[in-house]
Amino acid sequence: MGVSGERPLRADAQRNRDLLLAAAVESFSKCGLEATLEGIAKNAGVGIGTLYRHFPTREALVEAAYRNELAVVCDAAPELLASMAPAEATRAWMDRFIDYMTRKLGMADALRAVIASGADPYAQSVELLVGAIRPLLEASAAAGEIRSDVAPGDVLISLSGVALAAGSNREQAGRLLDLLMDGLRYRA
Amino acid sequence: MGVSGERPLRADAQRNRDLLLAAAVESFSKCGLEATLEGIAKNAGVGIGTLYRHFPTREALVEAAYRNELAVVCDAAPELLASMAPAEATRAWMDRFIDYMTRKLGMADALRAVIASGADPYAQSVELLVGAIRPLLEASAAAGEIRSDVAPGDVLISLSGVALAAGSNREQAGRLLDLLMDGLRYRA
DNA sequence: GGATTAAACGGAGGTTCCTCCGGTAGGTTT
DNA sequence: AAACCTACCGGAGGAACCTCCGTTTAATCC
Repeated sequence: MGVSGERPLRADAQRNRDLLLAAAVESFSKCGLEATLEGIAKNAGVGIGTLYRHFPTREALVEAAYRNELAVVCDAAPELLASMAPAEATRAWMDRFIDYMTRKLGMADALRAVIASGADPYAQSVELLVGAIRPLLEASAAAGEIRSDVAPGDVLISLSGVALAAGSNREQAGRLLDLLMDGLRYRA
Repeated sequence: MGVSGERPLRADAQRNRDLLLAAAVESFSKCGLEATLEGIAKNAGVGIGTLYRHFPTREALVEAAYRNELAVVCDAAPELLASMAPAEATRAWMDRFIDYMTRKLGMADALRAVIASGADPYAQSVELLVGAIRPLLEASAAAGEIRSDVAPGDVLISLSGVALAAGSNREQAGRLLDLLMDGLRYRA
């Protein structure tokens, strides 16, 4: 997952960055989100200062660590669209997203921070997600199943709100998603 | 603001509790939510251990500190209901709630924790809020303006989700509230 | 290939968090 | 009113956070 933007990182910086991400994924999946940053740095064999230089906040690290898996969720959108009615696909994708968010505890918190600070350079995930949501909404609107005046970004925020507010109560999250879909259907 | 439940606190415990709340309100409104707990304890003239015994988490302290103001928001519900159409009153109350949550930054975080852990003994605020929301929903449903199958608790969770997800972006929060109301109106 | 420079490294240290337990002071009973 | 006992108090201490800056090292230029 090399860096592509700007100027290439210095060799040692790139190496340490990769080591840190590997250690972070390892630690997060073993200890949950409360893995200590100092432990991650030690596992990666670098100093704590190096960790903070690459990932200024805990959220930035979590976001980067899970970006791969997030991409998987996003990739599911076109597949769902191809296999069922647009609004149905949209609802199904929301379920996947929430499942993902609740499984990766801590990701919800990370996303909130990331999404909240709009122009955050670390928020590549946001573009990824909006890119997945937009086609779902457009197809549903084109089919006349939902309205067309709701921005993908607002839907994303709503989804993160559902994930944050419902926590691990999956049933409640389901009801909130139904409510959200009904809001989208209103005056279609 | 004395304690009413269970067994009366011992005199010194009650005194310290009140001192802590006063110091907390003072600190939160001066320094924002990141006031240090140790500072609050010092201002109250008690040890940090005493603070943690009364309020095991930062959220519990924030929740207790703002419970009064929260009650004001809840009290507005009947007034709104008396002065406009039920659904309109509901929407207006949501605005007030969000205003409150965004003004008291940190309260949103607290509420999430409080709401999430349903049977939390510190969550008197939840009952307060549900008690404010239920009449709004019932009146709106009776008037045929919204559906009648949505639980007040789910609406409360949704509201906290909006507050959490939208952060200080008040315009976005407004759009999300509109979306929520439309979900409630769907198939009224 | 050696000198130069800008970038990255690493960890010491100051801060806050939260727990734990010996000491203490209300409340109660006789 | 004296003794008892339970609940409360307080702060020391260990863990984690995050910053700051002297040192090291990769890249570049002669």
